[in-house]
Amino acid sequence: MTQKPGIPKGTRDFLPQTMMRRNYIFDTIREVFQNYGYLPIETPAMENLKTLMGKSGEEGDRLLFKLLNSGDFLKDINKNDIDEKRIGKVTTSISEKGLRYDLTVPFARFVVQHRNELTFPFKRYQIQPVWRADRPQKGRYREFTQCDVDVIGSDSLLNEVELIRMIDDVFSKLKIKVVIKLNNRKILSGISHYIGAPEMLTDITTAMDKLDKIGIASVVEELKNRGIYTEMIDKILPIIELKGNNYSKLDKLNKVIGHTEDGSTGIKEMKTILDRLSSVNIHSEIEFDQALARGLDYYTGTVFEVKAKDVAIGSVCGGGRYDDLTGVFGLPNVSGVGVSFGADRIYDVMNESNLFTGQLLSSTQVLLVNFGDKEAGYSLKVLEELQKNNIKAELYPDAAKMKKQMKYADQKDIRYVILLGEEEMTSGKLTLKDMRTGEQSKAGLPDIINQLKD
RNA sequence: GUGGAUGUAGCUCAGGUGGUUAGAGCGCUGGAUUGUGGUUCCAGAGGUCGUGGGUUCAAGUCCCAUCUUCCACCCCA
Repeated sequence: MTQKPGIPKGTRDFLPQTMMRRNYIFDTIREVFQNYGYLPIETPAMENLKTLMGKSGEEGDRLLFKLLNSGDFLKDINKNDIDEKRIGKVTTSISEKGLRYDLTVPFARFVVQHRNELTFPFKRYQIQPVWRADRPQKGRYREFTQCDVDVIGSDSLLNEVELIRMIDDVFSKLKIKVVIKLNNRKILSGISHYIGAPEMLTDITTAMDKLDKIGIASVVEELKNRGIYTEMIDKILPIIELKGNNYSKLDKLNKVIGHTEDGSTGIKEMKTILDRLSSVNIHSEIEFDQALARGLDYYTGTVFEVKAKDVAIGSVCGGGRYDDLTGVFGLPNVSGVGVSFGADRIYDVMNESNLFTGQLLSSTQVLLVNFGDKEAGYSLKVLEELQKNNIKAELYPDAAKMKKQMKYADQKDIRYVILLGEEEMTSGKLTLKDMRTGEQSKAGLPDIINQLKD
């Protein structure tokens, strides 16, 4: 009885060609991170559920993958809890570990746990997979890789500016056109105070955020459904419909919510960031968007969201400032800010926009054809010499038909083939064939090495 | 988590109203060309029709369930 091969919903295998391209993305991002002085760390795929729960909002908790305890996991279970279907209680007694949902929460845990070994402000980057029990769609996977950069232990807005410059750098290098959207949670808080319903902050922002998608009438409808009074909605509407460039939007907004404490500091912070950005060279479009909310509960200041302009796929990068994520782990008053690049979506965008170019295909430069036992022995020495000179080379392992070996080189997109048969062994001159032009010539090994090095 | 579509060869897809041995293109294997790929010609292999039930003399086709992928919502990278 054989079984059909398969993998869990929302997960994927990556074939060599895809990996070459993914690695190109990772290399580009890593290079930028290091260029700005960030250092790598890694944390385990699984964390204690206590660490993960309650950090990213209710939605986040629902999307957590939980791991069944090892051994007799039914040991501590309460029968009544099962009978009465208290899912939460049963879950906590049979599962104490889960797969991480993002890299920010594990990072906060990491910082507190290693605070005495770190130098602050601590700048780190982390490129690892995360897991979410979401329903998969295009650009939405259950296992995907995030590339996080964060700086923790500094509340300077220069960090925000630096992150925006890095975002701009990464997407410029990858040739993806993006718009970088910015907002500040304090502005949103100011708005909710201004209309007199601070506790409705989340409801207001999620409704506002939909303006582009569903239009103004539906937003009003949604606000009503969420229990916001008509007179409040009348106050919000002008804010939602604010138009103009970044500064004029902020000025108009300041007239309305500038008297609130949060609103005023939020607007000041936003202006400072825009001022600083104007003195550096940024290629991407920067847009202050008063409706940008972002669901992650721990954000308290600036929030970022980056969208690809040519492909509709959700955000390719997002993040924000969190003032007290380390507090729950026992290290209060440490502010951090960071963003996360979604490698998988970046791949999808590049793929759809045909931004991957040929040189990413093959790694091997030259293939040695295997003519048989005697010749393979000689070829092995040639192979060693080529590799010693940093020429990526491989010897075909079997003395298969030459046609088959040539075809192998062709399909792996290997540029050169060396023919080394009896004739070449006696003369010491190897036959080098250029698969692209079809031309072939005879030369000694040192000459060939020189030619391949260029 | 809610609603809606989808699934036939490795890939992309044909297969009116149920009816014999389920097809094509590409790919794959072999040969024409015993030391030459990519082009051409010839031949061949490969499918429990996603899976499990049911209706029927008969199911790729109808019904139910389930899984996958995709779309919208939700949320987000």
